[in-house]
Amino acid sequence: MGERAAHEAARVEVERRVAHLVAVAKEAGVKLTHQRLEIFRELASTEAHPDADTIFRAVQQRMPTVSIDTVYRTLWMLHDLGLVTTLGPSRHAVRFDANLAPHHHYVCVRCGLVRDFDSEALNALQVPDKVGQLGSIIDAHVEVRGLCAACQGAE
Amino acid sequence: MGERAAHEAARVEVERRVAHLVAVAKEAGVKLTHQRLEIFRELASTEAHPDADTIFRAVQQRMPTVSIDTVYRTLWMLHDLGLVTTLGPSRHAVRFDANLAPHHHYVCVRCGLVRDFDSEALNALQVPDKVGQLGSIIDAHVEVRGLCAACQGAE
DNA sequence: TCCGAGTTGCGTATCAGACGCATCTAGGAA
DNA sequence: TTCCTAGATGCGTCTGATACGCAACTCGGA
Repeated sequence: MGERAAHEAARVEVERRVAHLVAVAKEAGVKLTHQRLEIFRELASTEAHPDADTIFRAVQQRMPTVSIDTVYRTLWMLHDLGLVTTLGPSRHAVRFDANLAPHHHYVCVRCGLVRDFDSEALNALQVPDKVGQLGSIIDAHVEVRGLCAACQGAE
Repeated sequence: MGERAAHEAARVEVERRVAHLVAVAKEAGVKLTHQRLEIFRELASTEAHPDADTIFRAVQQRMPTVSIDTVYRTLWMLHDLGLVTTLGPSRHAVRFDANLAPHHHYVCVRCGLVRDFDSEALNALQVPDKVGQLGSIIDAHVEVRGLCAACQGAE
């Protein structure tokens, strides 16, 4: 896939996600404000799993009056609607993810960069039965940790 | 393995980890204060991946004068010495782990509970080659997300 | 036993995230 | 198209987690 085609595919995917948001929001009876659209579009356009503050700064470029509050509230609303997921076990300093398809993560232990990767083989991995005793299972994914190329260069 | 035998095995494992700390600390030339020993022992005795504040409260029971500061400083020092690892991509609200052996995590999406589980099969999983382009690979583990038994009961 | 580099705990600063409330607006009703 | 109100926004403020400077303290080698 060429540079141009990849870019086009990404654009189409963003629009698909936005359309899904529009449908789900209508269904749930929540209003589609400009702020919400911009916040979701920002998140849906990246694979970098930004935190709330990063999204805030990006949206602020196009919409100088947004407040960080609205970003937080919108992200958790999107989460409650099932439109985004979160990374990490904590509710503090959470990172968000608008990619609902099965996928896996590469995490840089130094700078915190996170990138998605796909793998049919890993999607099919079998969780041991005993894990079911701990609670229900929503999903399972692989987390690969390492030092990203940029941090290796900075060593 | 019986209740009693399991308890004994856990105690031996904690002592093994403490002995490792003593050796590494001497090698690195850092002092082994009572605070550091208690903090490490607390972390080495649990599989619950506590955050700094949880460790602080536990250590405080036995040592009322410890400060939360010392807990933070000690945890990151242990991390720098390679004696503990962290969960999650962020440096904020991090959770710590003194189990250096390969293992996997079950994470409750509601309450943040984390439990370890082992699996020979999952330890052996193959990461796709393309991931190597993102950076070096330190380790890979599976993260299973779900609703833990306690939270299911509270629904 | 003594001494100094390293460590601790306190006070305080900073930053992420959340909440109350007055103001504003999306979007259905007329 | 205009009107109206439930729901959303943004500001000021609060809380809670984490970090830092510094004076007092302590580990561990001489």
